[in-house]
Formats: sequence, structure tokens, C-alpha cells
Amino acid sequence: MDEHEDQLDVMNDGSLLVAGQAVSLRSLVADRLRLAIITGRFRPGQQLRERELCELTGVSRPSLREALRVLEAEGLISTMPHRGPVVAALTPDEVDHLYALRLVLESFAAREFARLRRPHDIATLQATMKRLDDLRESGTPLELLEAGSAYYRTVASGSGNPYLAQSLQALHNRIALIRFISLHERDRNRLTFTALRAMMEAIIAGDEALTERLWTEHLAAIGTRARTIVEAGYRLADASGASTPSAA
Amino acid sequence: MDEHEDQLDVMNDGSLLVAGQAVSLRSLVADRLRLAIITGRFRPGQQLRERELCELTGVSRPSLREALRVLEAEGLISTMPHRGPVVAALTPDEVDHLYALRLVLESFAAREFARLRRPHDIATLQATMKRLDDLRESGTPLELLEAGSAYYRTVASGSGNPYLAQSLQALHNRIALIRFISLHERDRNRLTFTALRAMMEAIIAGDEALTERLWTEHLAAIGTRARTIVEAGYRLADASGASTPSAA
DNA sequence: TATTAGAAGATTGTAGGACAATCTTACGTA
DNA sequence: TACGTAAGATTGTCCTACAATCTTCTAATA
Repeated sequence: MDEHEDQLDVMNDGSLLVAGQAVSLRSLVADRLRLAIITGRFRPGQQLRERELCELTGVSRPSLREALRVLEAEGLISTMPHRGPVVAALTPDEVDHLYALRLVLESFAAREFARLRRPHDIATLQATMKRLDDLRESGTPLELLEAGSAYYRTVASGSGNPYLAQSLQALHNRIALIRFISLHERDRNRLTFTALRAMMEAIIAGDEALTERLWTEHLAAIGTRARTIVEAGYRLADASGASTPSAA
Repeated sequence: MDEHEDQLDVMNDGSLLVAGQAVSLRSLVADRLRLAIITGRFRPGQQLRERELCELTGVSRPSLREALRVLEAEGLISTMPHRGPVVAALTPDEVDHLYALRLVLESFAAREFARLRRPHDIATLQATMKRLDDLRESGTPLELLEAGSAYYRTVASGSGNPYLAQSLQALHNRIALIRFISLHERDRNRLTFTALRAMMEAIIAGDEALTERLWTEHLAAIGTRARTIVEAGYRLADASGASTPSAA
């Protein structure tokens, strides 16, 4: 049987380009800078100088500037007329707005996922959940960040709507640093693991109503936490409140 | 120390820039190219050559290329590795996905608008509706496009969520050409006028459920029309079906 | 001490050229 | 006649260098 529909591995991560040379330099630069912002190497509000970035990345200014335009369009940096690029810093209210938008987009994606129930997406979602379980005890925050991003990315992809997935990817990039900071709290992570598993099961069961309810609860919880982190200046604020699960 | 955080009347509309010089050249170039794409001067699928664009806009290649990156991030053009920028051309399925996303975002914005009912936004919405009424008989398609965009932009702004408004703006830019083509049909425009008025009244009345229902019906109607236009190759296809109002 | 003027630094916009990759076209051979 | 190959041309990409403008720091003076 000539079953060639296998492999090709097109569903690895996200953008797959045919061969090794089909990726432009500015894309690589944008990826590097995006990662630096997401992981907090460049702090929110920090002034970026093109000269330094050129030395750090090893590319020329035109390439760097084109990469900066991409990041600017994604909302990760903002450029003032003659003051250079600045790493975007969110206010608590902006976090609320972002999470409100995320709830609308992501719960819709999850519901569509639960409605379509495409086998391949289900398998991928289970694989990302297994990856999360493997990291549960000994995973670093960066590993957890990437595994969680894979989970949410799979949900977005499972909606079958590429534009929805693209919007969610951009939104997640904007809040990735907050998530990264939050992932340093291991006890809260356990609650998130439980929620993600329940959400996955609701999707696989095709229960759209339950999916929406669980997603709303989950986002309310982590949205509140995100606001707290930003209010503390993008740092873990070891709130005096000991351990109120507060899933609402 | 010196904390003068008094208001500077920054909340007029959206982005307020101090004087006339605070806009970069690449922004102007991006605006010009965006308008050319939206109004169909550059047809979907058309190959764009940087050299020609440099001559048309009168700017150097670096500035032009930075503008192209902005448009690429907005989804208005796509750049293949060594084949230059191409004006994005939507497939019928992509139109369906875009309108599905638009329904999610815009109906949420309208519901938030109806919930908040901020007087300033209500006044602006009424003004845009009046502008539409004034253009009802003698407005050109381009004038109608801009007036309709102002209506939808006001709805998005009325949600109070700037990120939601920004996402909707980008989405509207992608479908503007389809709307522009559709606006050449005067008889269909009347139906749209009626729908827009009803939707405005539902918002002002604060009736979120009615707002959602009307928005769903409206987007279903124009989404079907949009798909038809794309199927006809971005042209009015004078469908044989005479005049089924089809508000469902 | 407060205000203003000047200079230094940085960013932006622009120009030109070199290098690499791809597409087209013409020619030779089977 | 059809096909494969090679050369030319076009296009895209990247780099260096320079002019113009704005910000900001510093210093001098009222």
C-alpha cells in the first residue's frame, strides 16, 4: 500500500518551511528578540538601542529594523518617533483587557475544537498534556512555559480557523512573560495542571458547554494572578494570602 | 517628587499625537499602500516589485521595505522568499474563517458596548449612523466604505477594550476590498442600512441579547455575500438569485 | 537657585553597491 | 521535434556610509 500521507512532519510546531534556506534573516532576528522579550531578558519598559541589538544579533541595521517592525506590529515593542524601541509594559488594566480578549478567542477555539473533534488534533492535545505531566515535578519554568504554550497552541489549531489561531498566538506572546513569571510558583502550577486536564477531557468528550464553563473559570483564575504579577512590577509578589485556591 | 499626573486630555479618541510631525515616513508609505490594496488599485494576487513601489511612493528602499513588513504583519501582503511581495488573495474558505472570527470579536464588542453604554461612544455611534443616512442615496462606494468603517470602528471602540478594537481594525482591513466591491450594489445596501440602524438601537437600549442576535444575523448575511464575491474572483457576480433578503 | 542656551549623543531617513538566488530564454543534442 | 542544460537577466537581500532631526545632559548666567 502506498500510504504516503504519513510523516512529512508538518505538524511539528508552527511554521514549517520546506528546506533549510527558505527562512529570511529578519525572521531569525525577530524570533531571537521575541524570545528575549518573552523570557524577560529584556525587561518591560526597557529602552532598546539599535546599535546594541545589532551587536547582540550580529546583523546589520536594515535587517534589524525590519525585525523591529515585525515585533512592533505584534505589540511586543513600541517605537516613539525619535526615542527608539521600548519593550512593551502592560498596566493592570491592560492585562484585564488582554485576558478578556483571550477568553473570548480561546473559549471559542476550544468550543470549535470540541465540536469538530478531529482525531489528529485530539492526539496532539493528548501528547501536549502528557508532556506537561512529564514536566510536572522536575520541569523548569521555561520548559513549562513552552509545554503550556504547545497546549494552548494545539487548542487554537484545533478550532480549524487559522486566523483565530494566529490571533491567539500573537496574544499569547504578549502575556508569555507574565505566564513565565507565574510558572515559578509550583503549588499554583498543580491547580493549572488539573484545570488543563479537565479542559482537555471536556474537549475530547465534545461537551461544548462544559468546555466553555471550565475555560471561563480557568481564565478568571489565571487572569487575576496575571494582574497581580503586573501590579507587583512583573515580579512574584508572594502574596500574604496563604493558599486560597480561588478558582473564581 | 515631581508628580504632575494631571490629565492632558489624552482621552479624546484613540491615538493622540501632539503635532503634525510626529509621524514617520514609513507610516505614510504603509498608509498609502494599505489604501491602494483596500480600494483594489493593487488587485489580490498581484505581484508587487519593490523598484516600482519606490518610484510610486518616492521613498528609498529601506523605508519601503519597513512599510512592507508592517503590511505583511497585517496580513495584507505575503512575501515569498525570492518572489517578492504579493497582494493577499483570500479563498472562499478563508473568507468564512475571517467572518467567523469577525462574528466572535465584533458581537462581543457590541455586547460590551451595550453593557457599558458610555455616552460619548453612543453619541459617536449616532453620528456615524447619520453620516451613513446622508450618504444613503448619493454616496459613492468609497464614501460608503469609509462611513461603514467608521460605524464598525465606533462599535469596536465602544467595547472599552483597545486590544479588541485593534484586532477588529486589522480584520476589517483584510476584508475592506470585499466590502468595497459589495457596496456597489445599491439595493443590498438598503438592507445593510436597516440592519445597522437596528443594531445601533439595540446597543443604545442596552439589550445585549438582541444585539448579539442582530449581529449574528447581519454577519451571516454579509458573510455569505462576501464569499460569493471572492468566488467570483473579487467581482460583482450579479447572482441569478434575484432578491432573497436572506436575513439568516 | 532657577532658567536658558549650547553641545553631545542617539535615532531616523536616505543612498548606493555588492552578493545570492531564481526565473527566463536560447542553444545543443538525442 | 522534444528535452535537457547553460548562460543571461531580473529580483531580492544585505551591508556600509552619511545627512538631518530630536532628545538630553551640562554648564553658564541672571
